[in-house]
Amino acid sequence: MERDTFFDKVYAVARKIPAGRVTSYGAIAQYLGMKGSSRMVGYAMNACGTAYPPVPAHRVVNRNGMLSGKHHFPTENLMQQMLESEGLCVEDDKVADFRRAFWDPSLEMEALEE
DNA sequence: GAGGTGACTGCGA
DNA sequence: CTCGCAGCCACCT
Repeated sequence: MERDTFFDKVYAVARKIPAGRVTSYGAIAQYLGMKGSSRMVGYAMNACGTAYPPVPAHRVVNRNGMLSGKHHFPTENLMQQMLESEGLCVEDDKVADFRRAFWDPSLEMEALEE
């Protein structure tokens, strides 16, 4: 159910992440104006299973591009599997070319024009 | 009403 | 260079 909670805001942004791209918790937090509270983004992702439609949490990684949340998936290899399915390269539990595949919400949102 | 938690980040040594 | 600590704020019990 859509609540006006911070969670849904994170979900909204996470769902906007295009396939083959990844973003960081801090990027979403910053987009929401909570750069200092990147934890909340991760915390929101923790409840992604309670949100509907489901959120592509596998596209959200930490600042280093490491699959920090892979441990929270049904299966640890699932997150990597998903990213690879998106056309990304994952090595050592982190996104290769993360810098290239990085997707900044505040940046792309601006490109989408308001 | 109050306390605890948490899938992060940045800075200091 | 790597390791450790403190801050942050909303949701849940």
